[in-house]
Amino acid sequence: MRQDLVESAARHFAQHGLERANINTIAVAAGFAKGTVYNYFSSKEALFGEVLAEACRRAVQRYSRLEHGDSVRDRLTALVRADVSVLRDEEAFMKVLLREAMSFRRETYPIIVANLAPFLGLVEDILARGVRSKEIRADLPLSQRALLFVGLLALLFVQHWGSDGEWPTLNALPELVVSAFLEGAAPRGAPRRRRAGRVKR
Amino acid sequence: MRQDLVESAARHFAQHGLERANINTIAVAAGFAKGTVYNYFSSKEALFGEVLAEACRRAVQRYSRLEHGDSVRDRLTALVRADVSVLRDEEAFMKVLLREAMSFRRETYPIIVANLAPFLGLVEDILARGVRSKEIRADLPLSQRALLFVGLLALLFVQHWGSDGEWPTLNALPELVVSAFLEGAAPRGAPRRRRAGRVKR
Amino acid sequence: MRQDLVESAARHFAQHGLERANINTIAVAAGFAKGTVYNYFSSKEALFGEVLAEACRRAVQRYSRLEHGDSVRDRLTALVRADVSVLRDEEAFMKVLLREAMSFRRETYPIIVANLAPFLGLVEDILARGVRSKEIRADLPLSQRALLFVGLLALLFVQHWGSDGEWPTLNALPELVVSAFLEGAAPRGAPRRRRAGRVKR
Amino acid sequence: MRQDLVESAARHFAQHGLERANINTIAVAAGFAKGTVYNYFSSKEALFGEVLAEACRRAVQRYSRLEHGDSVRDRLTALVRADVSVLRDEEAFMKVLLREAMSFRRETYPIIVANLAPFLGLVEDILARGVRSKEIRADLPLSQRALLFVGLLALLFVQHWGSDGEWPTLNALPELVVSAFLEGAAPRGAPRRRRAGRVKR
DNA sequence: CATGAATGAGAATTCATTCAT
DNA sequence: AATGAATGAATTCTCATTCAT
Repeated sequence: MRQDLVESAARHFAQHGLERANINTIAVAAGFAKGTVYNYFSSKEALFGEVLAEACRRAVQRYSRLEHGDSVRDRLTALVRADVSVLRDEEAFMKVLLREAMSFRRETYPIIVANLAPFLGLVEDILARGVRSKEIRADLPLSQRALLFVGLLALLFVQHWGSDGEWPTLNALPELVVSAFLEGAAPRGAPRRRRAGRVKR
Repeated sequence: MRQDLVESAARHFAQHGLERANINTIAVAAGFAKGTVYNYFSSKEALFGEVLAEACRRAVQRYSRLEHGDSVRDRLTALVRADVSVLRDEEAFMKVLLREAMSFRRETYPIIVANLAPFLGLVEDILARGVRSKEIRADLPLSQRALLFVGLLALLFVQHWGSDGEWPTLNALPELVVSAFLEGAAPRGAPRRRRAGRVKR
Repeated sequence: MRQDLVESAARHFAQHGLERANINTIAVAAGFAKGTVYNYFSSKEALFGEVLAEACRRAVQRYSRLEHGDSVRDRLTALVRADVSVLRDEEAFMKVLLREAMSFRRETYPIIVANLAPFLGLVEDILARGVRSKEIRADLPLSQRALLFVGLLALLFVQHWGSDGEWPTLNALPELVVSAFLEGAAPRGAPRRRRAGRVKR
Repeated sequence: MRQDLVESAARHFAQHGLERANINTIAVAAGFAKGTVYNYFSSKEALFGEVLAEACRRAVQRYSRLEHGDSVRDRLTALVRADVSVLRDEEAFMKVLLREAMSFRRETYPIIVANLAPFLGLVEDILARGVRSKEIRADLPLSQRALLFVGLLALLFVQHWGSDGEWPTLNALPELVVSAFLEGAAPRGAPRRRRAGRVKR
């Protein structure tokens, strides 16, 4: 029951967002009447929070089953693959989560940060190992590098939806994210120019 | 008058988003009564569209004044610096623009794409030059590379706001974006692992 | 509930017409809050349509119980008496119906025509019988004669209201309508002038 | 100027009615700006009243030019023909007038009655002459007979508009009205049944 | 537990009217 | 006289939330 409502809400929120969402529709789609929602959740916002929390839970849970490869590249790729698989199974939840994460609302941002902390921690661990094995540069705090990685991942998910799956495809996504994150756009071995530094207004 | 309304609307939309925004508040903040808004804009959505269009206009316009450096790195950095300067001056407009761009709503996505096309084109041009000068790898279509760059930029702006300006700071942003985009996280000269390739389905 | 709202709406529409009517007033008069109206009717216009339909229903239904006399005059008189009795019981509904019928608005005219078709059919039947028994002249299509009769009836109802019941009184109405319709103003046996006929164009 | 506004208002009111009418549209159609209307009329209702008064004036004025025939039938027919010709020339004004007359609103009914009194008086005069010449029965006060005539006329105008000019046509209208008014539906010389008088319920 | 009728705060929108220019 | 920008009262409609059954 409760679970059905959360699932239904996720689908609906993914499609319409928090403001436009309609409690009655969510309830009916779950096979209940409007009033029933309020037996389980104190308000629309509370229900949304629940969906968000569940989304985080499902996202994080998948990573515990991760088989570890050797290199940082392998680990990160595995991580994204896991993420993509969550995405396939829980598209509604993930859409809600990403949209909300990207909007940085005061009401929900802390929830998201708190819930995604384990995931970010996982990325940080991998990167830390990478620093030790010289696979990752140490010129940026790991927490920031991790944010960059997760942000890039989120960005490409959003772009995937925004382009109706045209680019990037889910299959190409893991390689793409990891490559963009690790190697960037410059060719290997290209000379690194130091900036001149004259910052003009 | 009209301009005052658009400015006020930008500030308000930046804070509350389209749905939560209140026409009366916008009008009063601009020193008018709510009815006046409808002398200039046919609806709340139309006003939002106007704000969006204006945001795009202001963003793009700043790049035309850009003095070009030599290398791709210099050019991209200059671009981001220009962007940051727009951001400082037009924070409200840019927030509206970025939030909306990141939410990929059917109603406004085409507007944004159309209006940002010149900017994306600019990035593509710079990257194309980079490919010729071997500063940029050619393993991805330029339009996609350009999207990656712009997305990364947007991502860091959003993160800047989301962290209340803590990280990244606007000053650090240009170097950060360009570095992350060009070089990624791996050290120069690191060996590139080929993927195993059996990604199925 | 629904019925109470329709009754209240009828009274209100009868007094103020569709445009001037106020949903809140209707709801409160029925003992509800304005929101409740929208649980039953999708809009003010829909509610008006419902009142109209109900008015037609009540008007037509009364005629089915009619005992038939012999002559056309008796039948028509019985018909009008039935009509008058509906009018007494359902004054509000009938006012709405008649006012709307007389204003011929594109939005509601078809509804009215459709709903009153049975009544007009009834009149046509009586007239057809009258033509066979030589009580009715055949110089006009029956559908048009029927319209004349119904129109005359409506006209006198409206005049009744317009004069605050002064003339015609409801008691006098049946005789008056039937007499005006059947015999007109000229004395029996008056010579009928043929028209000159050169009405051109 | 003032006259242009009244004409424009007539056209607009005829199409949309008092409530739905829009002052701005009326003004612009007359070649003025919104505000100008208020230099001439104190309110929308006042403008409507002016249109109504003008309609009455135009309707009545035409009858003064009437050439008189001999019989009541001829006179009435001439009257209706005059009316039809007003109608052709001043359709907008007449529509406003009739619609309003048929709705019996407290605000405007007295105006209409007062303004149409001369016309009704004219009809009464003709009928009085008819009573003397035995062309008209005397079983009804002349004022009421006159109302019946005018009502019938109005009714058929409305039906003309309501049926999009299909029936009755304006050409057929004079004969039709006069015939229906004078002779009714029964054949000449038909026996007149006395009513039994048992008015039931 | 589930229901769904009732609620009423809240928001967008309209437009007659005013009035400074 | 003419204008049209500004106004704000008024109205419709939405929908989260309550609560008696």
